[in-house]
Amino acid sequence: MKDNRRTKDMLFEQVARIGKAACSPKRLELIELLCQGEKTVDALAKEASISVKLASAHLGQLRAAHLVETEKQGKHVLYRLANRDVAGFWVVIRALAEDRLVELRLALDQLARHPKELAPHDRDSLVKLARKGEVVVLDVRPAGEFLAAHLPFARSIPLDELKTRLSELPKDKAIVAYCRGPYCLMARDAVDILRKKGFDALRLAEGVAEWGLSPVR
Amino acid sequence: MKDNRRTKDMLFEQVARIGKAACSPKRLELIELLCQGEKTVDALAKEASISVKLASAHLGQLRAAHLVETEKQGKHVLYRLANRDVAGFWVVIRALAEDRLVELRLALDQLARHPKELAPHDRDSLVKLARKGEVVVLDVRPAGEFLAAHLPFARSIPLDELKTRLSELPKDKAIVAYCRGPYCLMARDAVDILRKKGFDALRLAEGVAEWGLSPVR
DNA sequence: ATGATGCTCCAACGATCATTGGAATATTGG
DNA sequence: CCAATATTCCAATGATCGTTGGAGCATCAT
Repeated sequence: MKDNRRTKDMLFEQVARIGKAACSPKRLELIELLCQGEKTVDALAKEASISVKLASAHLGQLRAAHLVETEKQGKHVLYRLANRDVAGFWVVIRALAEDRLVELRLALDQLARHPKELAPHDRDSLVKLARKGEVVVLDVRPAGEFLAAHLPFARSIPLDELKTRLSELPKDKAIVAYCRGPYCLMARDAVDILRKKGFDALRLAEGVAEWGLSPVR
Repeated sequence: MKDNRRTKDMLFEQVARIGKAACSPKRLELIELLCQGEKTVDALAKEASISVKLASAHLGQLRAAHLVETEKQGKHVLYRLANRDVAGFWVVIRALAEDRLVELRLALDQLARHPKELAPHDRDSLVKLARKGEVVVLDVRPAGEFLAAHLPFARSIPLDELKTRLSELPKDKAIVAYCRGPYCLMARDAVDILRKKGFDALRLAEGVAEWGLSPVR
């Protein structure tokens, strides 16, 4: 009967393994990056601004928690989320954090207000507009992530190519830029650039993680 | 532009506060207990088999993450979940853990198989049966938790009173026992007892956390 | 008041964790 | 085979965390 204690402890300990994976900011950032599609270790390291060794260590822990999988491909090791549910978990924990932590809500509000205007909050209505050609949906993430998954009718211009490819965009239509999600600031920067050049640009607050497209192969 | 790094770090750090709250087995257990309704510190400590001081420390951290609220009531301090979403988070992280961690799945399978038979996996069909009086739904949690929230048509007999109150139960109907959830072993023990006495007892794998009844006041 | 109860704060210990440097391994291209 | 690249392994560092003991504070019963 008091063997129950040990069993219970074991059960909660197992769940805590997932919690432990989610208790480091860097690991969370890696998860968000992997929501965009599979990536190599040093791509991840570069995007998260950490050393390759540290990234490898963090990724190792995520793998130990079975949240990510690896596949060796030549010289590289590709990491990807083990499961679409992992992306779902990231969305849930982020939503809870935004709900509970005032600091976070304030920071996000400020980010949203800075480049003025938010965008249509809902994916489907945006796609509908894009289908009719009434808006241009612009994916400003790196080309590889666009390739792995993107919104229907979206056009890809990675942020760092944006300035040199402005001629591809129309000035008479609204342009809705999106990136990885609200914690990724690329769409915000893109809107800044476009506005300065006279485009009618908006930012979509959501990102790829939100509408589990098909980030995993 | 490289001020983005600092902003991003800050955003992920905030979310990690929630992760940190969820990275200790004991804190997770406290969350599950609080899914059952508000409780005092030493009730929580007793049920989680830890010292009052340790419970207080853990609860303090949960409060710092704004996942729980406190209310002083005379000599006691009542803790409760800040929000129904916190219970939802517990369900999600548990589901992810069960999905990803083989060890956990095996342990749960074994628990379910031990007292043989699982029960109707779905709440609504069970309630329908209970309404028609075809089964007896038995809540074996402590009386206070029953009072805070319970399934419609459920009857309350706390586990430690079960043996002395067997006469209240019919032998000609199926009895479905439930408790806090799959990590709480009270329903399993109750089924063991009932079976030995010749009752037709089943165990409902789900618990109160799953169907966010109204655990918060 | 006095003592008892319920809880929290503070300080300390050991355990665990993030991070870094150095070496080791595996693969590719010459 | 050698050099270069990509990644992991191992050991060592300092930081953080869980846990416990002791003291402090509020509340209640007497």
